Amino acid sequence: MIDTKTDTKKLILDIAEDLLLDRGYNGFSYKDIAARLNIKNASIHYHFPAKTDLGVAIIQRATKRFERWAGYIDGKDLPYSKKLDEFFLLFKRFVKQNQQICLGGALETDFKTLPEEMQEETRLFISGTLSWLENFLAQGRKKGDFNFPGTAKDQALLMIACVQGIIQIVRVTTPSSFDEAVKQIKRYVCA
Amino acid sequence: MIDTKTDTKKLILDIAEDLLLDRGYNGFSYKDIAARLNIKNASIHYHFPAKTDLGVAIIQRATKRFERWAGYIDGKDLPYSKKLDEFFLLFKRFVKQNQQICLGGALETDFKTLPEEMQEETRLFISGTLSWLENFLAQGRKKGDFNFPGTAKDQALLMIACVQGIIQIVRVTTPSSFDEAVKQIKRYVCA
DNA sequence: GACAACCTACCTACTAGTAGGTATAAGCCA
DNA sequence: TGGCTTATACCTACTAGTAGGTAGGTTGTC
Repeated sequence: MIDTKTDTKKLILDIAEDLLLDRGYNGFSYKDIAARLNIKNASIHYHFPAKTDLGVAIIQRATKRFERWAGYIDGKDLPYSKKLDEFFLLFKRFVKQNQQICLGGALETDFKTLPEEMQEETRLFISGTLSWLENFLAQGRKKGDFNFPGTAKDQALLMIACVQGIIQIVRVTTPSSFDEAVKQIKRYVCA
Repeated sequence: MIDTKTDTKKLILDIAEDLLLDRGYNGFSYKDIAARLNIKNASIHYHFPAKTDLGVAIIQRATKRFERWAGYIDGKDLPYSKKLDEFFLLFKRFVKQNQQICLGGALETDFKTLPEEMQEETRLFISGTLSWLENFLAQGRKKGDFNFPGTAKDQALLMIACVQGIIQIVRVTTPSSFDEAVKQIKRYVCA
């Protein structure tokens, strides 16, 4: 009954994503994944012929996951400030999860060393997140739940940059830095 | 007259820092440095026996450089808003310079793969920058040039996170994103 | 002649990736 | 129902290339 193929493939993807957010794309190898799964190096190549294939799969899965989340949040009947909290929670989860960083930050840092296909998927992932946030902020302001100057696009850029940055800084300060930075930005944006 | 030793050593440091901000700590090797300098791999080891030594030297130099810059800015007779512009310019220089990222961001992303000595130097570098900015913001507010809610520490965290994050995001959007995010944060902090 | 600053020539460990073999289980069919 | 085929999911054993690093020799200058 259990689809073994899909099972291992999903496990590889899970572990690779974990390693990517922990150590960066150049900071892990097929050997690391194989060791955690108790299978051999070469078996990973059966599921993902090249590391590029694995990298692309990770980003594509994350993109779909975010789209699902965004659809769910958009459809929920909640004040925008609460929805924004849900957005921040998405990132706080990384901090709690062994002080990982977010996918965007990891990929952008390694960007120049990434194969072309991964660079393109990274662009799609980021532009998707950014345009959702821009729309979300514009709607929240229209409804009167948010209050910020300038364009929603500029505000979206600022906020993504902030959470992405603080999630990294946490590694050299303390997890509470995340809450402090988020608290500060909410002072500005929430009406 | 020219101190050849110091000269090559400085060049190695310059190139290594450039590569670090471009590709991350795990994204370059002694071979890359040697190739750019037209010397052999092993010669780098003469100046920096281990890659860790090189990494530590890069961070220590950057720390001193920032301290010099901070001292210079602190002593200057300028409105705080202008001094803040100088601070942002420090980061904009990275964007202009082939879309590099800042040292803190590069090191934090690779943090878990770094040797202990480099982790410690990274902590010192970040805490130095953070505490300078906190002090700077507190003084600017006292003088009436800045106007922000909450503690100067929270505001400093937010601002560092923002510039560090946006400098990375620029790689997958466009350099103008940097100006937009900075413009937005200045709307909040400048009185 | 001592020392700085390089060199050649090597080492071990690891990288991504390939070739080809094997156990197992499901699909098919006379 | 037993036997054959095929595909899946692994395996062992290898490749070429790169990583960081070392030993010891050469050259040039004070």
